[in-house]
Amino acid sequence: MNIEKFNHLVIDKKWHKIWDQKKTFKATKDKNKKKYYCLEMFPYPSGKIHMGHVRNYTLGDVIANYKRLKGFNVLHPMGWDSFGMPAENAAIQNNLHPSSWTNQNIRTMKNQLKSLGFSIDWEREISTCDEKYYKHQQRYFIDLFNKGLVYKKKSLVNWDPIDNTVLANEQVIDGKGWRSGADVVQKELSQWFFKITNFSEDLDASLSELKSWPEKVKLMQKNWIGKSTGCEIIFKIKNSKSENQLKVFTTRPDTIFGATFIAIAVDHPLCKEIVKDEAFQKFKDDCYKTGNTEESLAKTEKIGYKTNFEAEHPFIKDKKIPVYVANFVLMEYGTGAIFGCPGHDQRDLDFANKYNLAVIPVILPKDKTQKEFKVTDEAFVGDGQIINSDFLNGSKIEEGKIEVIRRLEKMEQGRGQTIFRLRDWGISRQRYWGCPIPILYREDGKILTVPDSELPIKLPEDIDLNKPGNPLENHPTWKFTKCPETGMKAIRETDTLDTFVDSSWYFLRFCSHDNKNAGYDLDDVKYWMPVDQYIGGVEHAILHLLYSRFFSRAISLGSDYEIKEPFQGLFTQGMVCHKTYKNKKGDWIFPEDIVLENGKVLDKNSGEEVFEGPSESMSKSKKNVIDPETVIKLYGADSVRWFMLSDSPPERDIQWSDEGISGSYKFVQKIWSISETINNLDPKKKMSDETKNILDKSINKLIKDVTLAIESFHFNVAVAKFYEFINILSKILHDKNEDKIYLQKLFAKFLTLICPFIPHIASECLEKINTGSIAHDQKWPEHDEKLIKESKINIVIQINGKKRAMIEVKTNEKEEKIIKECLQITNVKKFIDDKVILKKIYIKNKLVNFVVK
RNA sequence: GGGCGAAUGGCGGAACUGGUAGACGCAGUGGAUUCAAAAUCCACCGGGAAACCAUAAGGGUUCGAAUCCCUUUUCGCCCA
Repeated sequence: MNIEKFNHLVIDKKWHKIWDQKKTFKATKDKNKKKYYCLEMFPYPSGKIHMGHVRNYTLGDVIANYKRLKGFNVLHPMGWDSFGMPAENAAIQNNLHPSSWTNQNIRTMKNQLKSLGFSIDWEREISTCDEKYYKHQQRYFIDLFNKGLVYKKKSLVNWDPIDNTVLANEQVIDGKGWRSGADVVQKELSQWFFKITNFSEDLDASLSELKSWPEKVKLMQKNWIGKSTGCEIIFKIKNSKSENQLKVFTTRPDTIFGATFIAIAVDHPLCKEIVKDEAFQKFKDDCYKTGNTEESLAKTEKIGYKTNFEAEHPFIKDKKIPVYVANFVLMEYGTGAIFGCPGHDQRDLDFANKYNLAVIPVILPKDKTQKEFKVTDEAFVGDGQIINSDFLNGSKIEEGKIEVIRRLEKMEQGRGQTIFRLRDWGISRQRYWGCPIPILYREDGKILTVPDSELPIKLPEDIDLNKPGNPLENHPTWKFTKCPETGMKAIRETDTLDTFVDSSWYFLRFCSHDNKNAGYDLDDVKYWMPVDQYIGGVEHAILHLLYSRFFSRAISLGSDYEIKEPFQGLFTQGMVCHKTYKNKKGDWIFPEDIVLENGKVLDKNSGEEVFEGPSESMSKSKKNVIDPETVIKLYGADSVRWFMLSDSPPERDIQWSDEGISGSYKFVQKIWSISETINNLDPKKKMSDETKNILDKSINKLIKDVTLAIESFHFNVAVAKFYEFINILSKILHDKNEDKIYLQKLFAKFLTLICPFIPHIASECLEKINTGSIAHDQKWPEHDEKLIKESKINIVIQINGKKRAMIEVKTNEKEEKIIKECLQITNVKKFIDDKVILKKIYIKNKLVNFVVK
């Protein structure tokens, strides 16, 4: 029998057309049906899709398809995060308007995504650079402004003094401007901020409710928000001219009696009194050299500068504490001042040892006596009992904290306080390709929001991006306008919004994509939200997710339906990696330019030898990329999808390899050939009940295993189970067992199960088996536990925990009978022999373990 | 510097709450088919002749540890 190959070039297209015509993936609100909102992070339209996209959307598509087959009303939309800097760069390089460049890319990428057969409702497609989208965003800005969640303040930006322009962090390379090469300086600009810190407490506390988020991501968010509970202590300062008090924040008020120094930040107001001091100036310069990020501080040596100031201990009369300026204290965090307790903080101890400051232990470890406990090089940070601390002696740490705060509050020398590391969100960007901020500066100095009737504030089309500076600022007419109320002259805000704002509510827009009156409709959102499963890269674990959690809260604040947590389930997938290649000169070489000759790796173009490097995440700069479009054309959408799901677990990185993709291709072809074989069987022939039992058991196990694997995101395990089933089925077919009707029914179940993974071939095969049947309209099969049960089972026999033999018995066989049988086995007898059996351990249907001596 | 996580054949990885380690795939070896090759099909595929030994290294808990605990090493991610 000669079976024609599965022709993906024809079949893939055929099904795309059918799905389009039948609107298979259209999502319609239907309150009688249970909804499921499956969303993958929408792409930036950079030109072409890359393997990362393919993996991301394939993972999401498995879930969306699976839930649809399970009977859910699935919303699986797609859109474009289409504002952003690359469009401006491309515009300069190619002399193409950002909007043309962007929309061209969207068209290309949409076609590429469609070629993979994703179950997306394209009718809901949105693009953030579309005024129909950003009009609502401008409204939300105004809404937040009216709610008092927007404000303006001076803030530092990266400034390129040659191009006279503001640079984004990624445009600063080794401290120099990416285009001009000039040394980048920090410049103060007045900019807009969202008061995300108003929500710090809620954003932190609500993390615990996100049951289906990876712990890792929640922890990252928690650390980013950085909640610390403690107290503020006011120290009275001697020898100071202007300031007579110093506010210190601590999370360990219980160690106040161990305080032997105070350290303040170099830019603390108190330092203004000593600026003339030359030694201090030198110290300050040293501090600036090391930088002031948390990371650089952690790495550099802790140094200090002793001032003449002295602080009074709040509880010990006449005790004076020296005040140092230290490089490890940051003005931005807390009050910019700390007290040092060297006994119970490693950093403080290092500092104290360096400057010969006293160490007073105030917490005694449980297993030590006061006499033997000493702190020399290692601070004690564990739990214990408070000592050397007057009224706190004998208390536990937590009791001590409460008591100190109580007394400080009574004395009006402090108060309990919670501080956060989270800063407000700076949203001003001095660029063209972003959402205009709907603000007017009237000539009388008043700042006001644009009235709703004038929205959207559109970007001007005629723009000169080659001129340095902010293009909107430079535009000859755009910013000049009039106050709609008074007719006074006014100037538009020329900053645009951070693109993170665009992506902070797009998941709401999908619910009401065509609503002209509002960004989203309450009724739609009540039905579809929250996103049941959100899938994307871990690189967005902090900012995008945190901003979205904030923005949903902020815009829905005070409405009938507050949206607190937009993403109920979150999954972060790993990256796609590939080997790297370099020639002698160190230039990167594309994998497609590599040939193997006489055991050597050569550059196909130059003939030079090429050296294989480690596998790394695919990136254009290292040229270790594989273009999805090429492999889709060559192997078909299903093979590419299958490869993305095979082998590696979704949360881990996956290695792209030629062998891997051709292996997937072979598997797809094998399904085709099995399907054709079954369809060509003689309908009159029947197979034995024994064979049927094997197949019934296999398919039921497959249903159970695949369902569980999908639910738990172990797609690679599901893939392995499919292989197992196909191996069994193909062996049975190979042995000439024939029963057309039975096998077709069985195989149809298999096709439904595999449809979420490789929908084109599943659809085609199912249609051929059962004319007119659409794979996506099937019901997810349920397994029959009775059919899975084995009648006989292997029991492992261990002696002292080591496997020594194995016997086959009936399932649920009686313990006594098994043990009796065990003792007959030679190898078991050999080990027990002259020894005494101390204990028999029997685990039902699993093992027997004899403990002997 | 701190936080979090990981380590299983030549490779990617399986192993439910501690209970037959290495499922499944890739690579490899042998064979069938073929003039030959590709494709396909069949068999083998951690080490060891075997007893047994093996889940980064060492220790512990347990009748029993890849799985739990401690120490060490290496790698990854985040703070960036």
